[in-house]
Amino acid sequence: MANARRSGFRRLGVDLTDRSTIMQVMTPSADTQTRILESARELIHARSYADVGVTAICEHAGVNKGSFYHFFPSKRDLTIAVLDTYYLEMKEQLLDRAFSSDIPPLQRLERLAVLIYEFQKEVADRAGHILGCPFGNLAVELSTQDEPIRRKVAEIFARLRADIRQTLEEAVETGAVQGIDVGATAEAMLAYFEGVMLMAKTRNDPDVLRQLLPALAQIRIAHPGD
Amino acid sequence: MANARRSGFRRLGVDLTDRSTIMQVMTPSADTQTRILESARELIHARSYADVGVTAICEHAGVNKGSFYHFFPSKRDLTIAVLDTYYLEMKEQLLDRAFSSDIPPLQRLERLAVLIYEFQKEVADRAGHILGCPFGNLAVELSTQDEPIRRKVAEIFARLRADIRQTLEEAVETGAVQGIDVGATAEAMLAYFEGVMLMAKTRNDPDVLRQLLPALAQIRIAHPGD
DNA sequence: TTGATAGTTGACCGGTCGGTCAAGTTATTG
DNA sequence: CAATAACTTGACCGACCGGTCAACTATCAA
Repeated sequence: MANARRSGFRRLGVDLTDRSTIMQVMTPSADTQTRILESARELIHARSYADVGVTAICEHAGVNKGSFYHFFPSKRDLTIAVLDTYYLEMKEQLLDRAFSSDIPPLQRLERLAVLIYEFQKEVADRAGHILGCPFGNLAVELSTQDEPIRRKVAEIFARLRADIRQTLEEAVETGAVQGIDVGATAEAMLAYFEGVMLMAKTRNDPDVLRQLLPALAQIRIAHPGD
Repeated sequence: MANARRSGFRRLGVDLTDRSTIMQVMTPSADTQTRILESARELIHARSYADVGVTAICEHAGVNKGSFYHFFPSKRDLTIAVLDTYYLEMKEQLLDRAFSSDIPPLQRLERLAVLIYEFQKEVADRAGHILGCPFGNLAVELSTQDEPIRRKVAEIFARLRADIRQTLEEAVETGAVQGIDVGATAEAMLAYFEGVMLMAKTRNDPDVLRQLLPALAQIRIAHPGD
């Protein structure tokens, strides 16, 4: 997104002369931009890329179509920006919480499983449907059609894999596991996670997550030299 | 598909009076119907449900739009029929081959992994892209939008799970594994399979399959009483 | 041969798609 | 204050969407 724009204030229905309520980050335009982003985030996750038109995104954001194309050159570019916001949220809400060093590495993976379950359950209660993983959803729908979006998801998957891998490396250091290919195991765990989300979405049943997600921490791929 | 139609012959550029070339199954209309089905199968797997229009399916099948709606009440119904043909092909080409009893149960799962790799690799070479699992693709794209299609995929997944489960039960009987929840383990294996396909599609790299699929046979979910 | 049925044809429908644009308003800068 | 840049507005574009339809042809049984 490269948020080069700054300066300016943002009204939130409060007295602008009260300096304490000033939020420096968002200009009025960034506000519109943000509303478009959040609208798209919500709608695309709940439905699909193809099913959500630019018009619908604008209506839901309370913005005119012209404004949309003032901030985003295309629906594709918007989607790539949306993917970044998805990752940011996942990082803050799930990864950082699960992977803090207060418990042993493998237990952190189990905690991640619990957090994901709770998160998906909550979203499902709101949306009336299990929505699955926003990355996996877009990857499946668009990988064969839109190369930049495919690459973006692949990039995010690589980051997630790196996070899991680091946790696995700690597990190896502490002796909790041995003889595993940490890279391949991290990838396998990510794949398993995506598959479980897919199954839960298809069955539209959060219990699938409760039943299957804990096994995430038990997946192992042996070191090539074995 | 409930092929209630019969009778009539089919010309293949051969003399109709030659009784030996008669194919009783396909009427001229069933031929059109089949062409539509195969066209849709190909295009939807290679692209996506939303990206492939009825017009494109008809053009690729060499059929007029009116004929399409003579045989299928809607694009959705066509897709549900397509899902059945996908399953049939998977059953014949992969499941039946992998699960024959000439080798121990767990080895059959490993053989399935190899067959899937080879199949996907071949499709990818033709299409220029890893296309992933046709069931997973449609489930992810449409589960929140189209309930009948979601149910159809869920039904097929249930069949696949039952096939895997049966193999696992044999493995339990022969003592190759013990203390596992066969139902949950079968579901987990299916989920892992779907996840691996998703990753391979996203990375557009068949090596992902070679690296991750073999671990399918090692997934275990412990029996609830443990 | 006749009447019915099955299948085919392609023009046509209203609606939506992603995207454009010229004109207008608002905010910022010097 | 004037000039300029940032942003907003909504009408508009051609293309395509899933689906309909009335007219036509081929096939079939009696």
